Amino acid sequence: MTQRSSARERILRAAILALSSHGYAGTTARSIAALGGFAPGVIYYHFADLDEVFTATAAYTSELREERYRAALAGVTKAVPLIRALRTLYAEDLESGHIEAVQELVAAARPGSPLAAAMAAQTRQWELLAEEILARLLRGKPLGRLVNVPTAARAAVAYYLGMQTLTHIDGDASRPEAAFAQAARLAAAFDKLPALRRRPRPSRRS
Amino acid sequence: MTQRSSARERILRAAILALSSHGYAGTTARSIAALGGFAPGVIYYHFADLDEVFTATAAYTSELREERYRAALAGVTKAVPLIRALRTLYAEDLESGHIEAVQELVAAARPGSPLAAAMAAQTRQWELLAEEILARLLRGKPLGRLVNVPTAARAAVAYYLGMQTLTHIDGDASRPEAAFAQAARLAAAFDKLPALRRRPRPSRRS
Amino acid sequence: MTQRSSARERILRAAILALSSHGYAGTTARSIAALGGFAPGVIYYHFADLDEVFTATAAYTSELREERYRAALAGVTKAVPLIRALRTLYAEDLESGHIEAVQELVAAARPGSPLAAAMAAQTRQWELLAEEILARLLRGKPLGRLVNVPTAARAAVAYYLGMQTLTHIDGDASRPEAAFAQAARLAAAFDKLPALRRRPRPSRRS
Amino acid sequence: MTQRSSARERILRAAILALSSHGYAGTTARSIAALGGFAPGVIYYHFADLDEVFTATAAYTSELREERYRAALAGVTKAVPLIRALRTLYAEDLESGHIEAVQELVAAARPGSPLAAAMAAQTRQWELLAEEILARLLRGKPLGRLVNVPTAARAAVAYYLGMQTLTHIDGDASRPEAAFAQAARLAAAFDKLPALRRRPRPSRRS
DNA sequence: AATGAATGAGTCTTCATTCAT
DNA sequence: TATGAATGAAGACTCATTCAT
Repeated sequence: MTQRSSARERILRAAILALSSHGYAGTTARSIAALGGFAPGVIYYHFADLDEVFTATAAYTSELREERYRAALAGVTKAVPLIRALRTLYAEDLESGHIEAVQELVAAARPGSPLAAAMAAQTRQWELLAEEILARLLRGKPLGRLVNVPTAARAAVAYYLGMQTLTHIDGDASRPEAAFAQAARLAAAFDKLPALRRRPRPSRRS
Repeated sequence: MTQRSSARERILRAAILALSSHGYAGTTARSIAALGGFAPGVIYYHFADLDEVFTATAAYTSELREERYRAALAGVTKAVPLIRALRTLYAEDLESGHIEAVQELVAAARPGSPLAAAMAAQTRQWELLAEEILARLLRGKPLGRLVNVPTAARAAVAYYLGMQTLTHIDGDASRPEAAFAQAARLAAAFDKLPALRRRPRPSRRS
Repeated sequence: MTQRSSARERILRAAILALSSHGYAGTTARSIAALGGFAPGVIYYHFADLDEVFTATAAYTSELREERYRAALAGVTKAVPLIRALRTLYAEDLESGHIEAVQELVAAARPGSPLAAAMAAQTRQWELLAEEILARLLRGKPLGRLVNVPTAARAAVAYYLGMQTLTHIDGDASRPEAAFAQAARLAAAFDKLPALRRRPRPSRRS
Repeated sequence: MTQRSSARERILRAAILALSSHGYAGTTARSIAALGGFAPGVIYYHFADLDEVFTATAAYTSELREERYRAALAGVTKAVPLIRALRTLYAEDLESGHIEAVQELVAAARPGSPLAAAMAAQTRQWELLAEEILARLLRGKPLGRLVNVPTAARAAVAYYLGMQTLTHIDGDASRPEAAFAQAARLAAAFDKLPALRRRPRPSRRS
C-alpha cells in the first residue's frame, strides 16, 4: 500500500468509527478528523466531499466483511454449520463496528442518491453471496422446488438488515441470540429432511 | 377541541409527508411547515421541539396503520388469505407514505434516544400483532413445535422492515412483489400441511 | 379598586414574580402570564407592550416599598435605630422579591431608554428619602460640615444597589448581614459623637 | 500562537465594545462580529458559545484593569493621593468602555450561572485589592479599631458598582465627579486624623 | 375583557467547505 | 501533503405581538 492509500484508509477507518459511535448525523468532517487524529482539511484532500467519503466507506467495509464471510462460509453445505458460522460472523460484525456503520449508511441513503446506489450495489453483492449458499443448501431438497433462490436470498439479506435495525432501536442484544437459537433448531430439522429422490413412491422401497 | 386536535394533526400529517418525500435529514421545521402550509413557529406552539414531533408522528402513523391491519387481519387463520391481505395492506402503506415515514424514523433513531424508545415501543406493538397471527396460524400444525412464536414474530417484523429498507435504497418495486408471490406459494404449501391430531395412538400404529 | 386596576395589578405582581424568579431575560409575556394565571394576550389589553409593563412595574414596586420605608423611618433621628430599621426593611425586601425585581430592572435599563428614565425617577425618590434621613442624622454633628447631604444620599443609594448586585452574583447572604453588623458598630460610635457647639473650647466652661 | 491569541483577543475586544455600546441584550454573535469585522462563525471556532465569550470577556477586562489599578495604587498610603488616583483611573475606565462592559456583565449574570461565578470571582479580586489598600490606609488610625477591613472593602466595591449603575441609568456624569469631590474632602480630613501611636514624642507636649 | 392560536423576525449554533500557509 | 482558521448558509428554537373569536 502506498502512502496515499494508507491516508485514505485512515480516513475510512475513522469514518467507520464515527458512524458506529456518533451515527450518521454525528459523522461530520470534524468528528471524523477528531477520531482519526488528523485535521478536517485532510479529508478534502483525498475526497471531493463527505458524500464521497460515505460511498467509499460503504465499499470499504463491505469488501472487508464479504471477504471474511466468503472465507468462513466457503465449504459449508449444511444448515447447522451455516448457522453456527453466521453466529460467529455476526459477533465479529458487532464488535468491529462495521454492522453499525452499515446500518447508519443504509439508513441515511436517500433513494436515488449516489450513496443509495453504492449501498444498493453492496447489498446486491450480499444477495449474490446468499444465493450461492442457499443454492448449495437447497440442492436436492424438496423445499428447493418451492423456493425461488434469488428471492429467498434477498429475503435473507432483508431479514439480517431488519434484525440489526430492531436491535439498533431497542438495544436488546438478547434478541439476535434468541434468533440464532431458533435458527439452529430449524437448521437441525432442515438437515434431517430427506434428500429428493427420482421415484415418487419411496413407500414401495421400504 | 376540534381545532386543537386538527392543528396537531395537520402538523403530524405534514411531518409524514416531509419524511416520506425528503427523508429524515430533510425534514426540517421549515420543510414541514412548507408542506403543511403554515408558519414554522406553529410547530413550536404545539410541540416542544422537533423530537417531540417525530415521536408523535411515530405514534400517530403506527396507530393509524395498526388499526387498519387489525381490522383487515381479524378473522384470518390461514396462510393464503393472510398473504393476500398483507399484499393489499403493503400497497396501502406504500401509497400513503406511512411506510417511508416509519422507515426514516426507525433509521434515524439513535440508540438510547427518546425517538428510539418511541420506535421500540411501536415495533413492539407490531411484534405483538404478529405473534397473535402467527399463533393462530401455527395452531395445530406440526411446525408449531419447532417455532418459538415471539421469536418468529420478531423475525417477521424484522424482515418487513428490512425489505422496506432494501426497496428504499434500490427503488426496485418488483422485489416486494416477487417476495409476495414467493410467500403465496409457501403459504399454499403451508395450508396443505396436515393438522396435528389429538390421538397419539393411531399415528404410532401406522 | 375597580376591576381594571385589579387586572393591572395582577399583571404587575406577576411581573415582579417573574423578574425575581426568572430574571429580566426570562421575563417574557408568556412567563408573566403563566405565573399570573392568565393568557399572554391579557397583557396587551392593559399595556401597550412589555416595556410599558416594566416601567409600570418599576413604579409599582417602588411606591409600595417607599411607603413602607417612610412609615418605618418616620421618627428616626439616631443612627442606631436607623440601622436596626433598615435591617428589618432589607429582610422584607429580600423575602418579597421586590429587591430582585428592582435589581433586574435597573440592570436591564439601557441608558436613554424609557425604562432607564423610569428607574432614574425611582432612584431619585430614594435619594430624596435618604437625604431627609441623613439631614436629620447629621444635624448638629461636626461631620455635617464635611458632608454634602445630596451627594452622601446618592452614595447611600449607590451602596445599597451595589450590595444587592454583589449578593446577586455570589449569593452570599452572610455579606449583607456582616455589613449591617459593621454598620451597627459605626452607628453606635456615631451616636456617641458630641453634638456641635458654638464654642470650640467647652473645657473653658467647665 | 500570536495568531491564535490575537484572534481570541479580537473577539474579546469586540465583545467589550458591543457590551458597552449595545448592552448585554444587544450583544449578539452578530453584533460582536459586526463590530469586530469578522464572520459570526469565527466566534464559535474560538469559543464554545456566547456564555464562554462573556466569561472570558469578564476575565480579560478585569485582568487588564486590575493590572492598571495595582500599578497606579502601588505606593499609595494616604487617602488624598488615593482619591486622586482613583479619579484618574475611573476616567480611564469610563473612556475605555471597560466600566460599561463590566456593568452589563454583572447585571446580566443570573445567580448560579457560570457567568455569575466568573463575575463573583472577579469582584472577589477587586475586594482583595480594596482590602490591601484599606489596610494600608487604616494602619495606625483610630478608625481602624471600628472597621472590619474585609467588610469595608466589600462595601467599597459595592459602592463603586452601584455608582456605575446609577450613572448608567440617569446618565448624569456630574454625579461621580461630585462624589469624587466629596471623597477628596473626607480624605483630607482623614489624613489629618492623628495616628494611633502612644509615643509620638510625648515629651514635647509636657 | 379575555383567550390562545398564529406569525415572522431574530437568535444561537453547527458545519461543509475553502484557502492561505 | 497537511493544517487549522475562516466563511456563509442553513437549522432549531424563542418570543413579542396580533387577531379572530
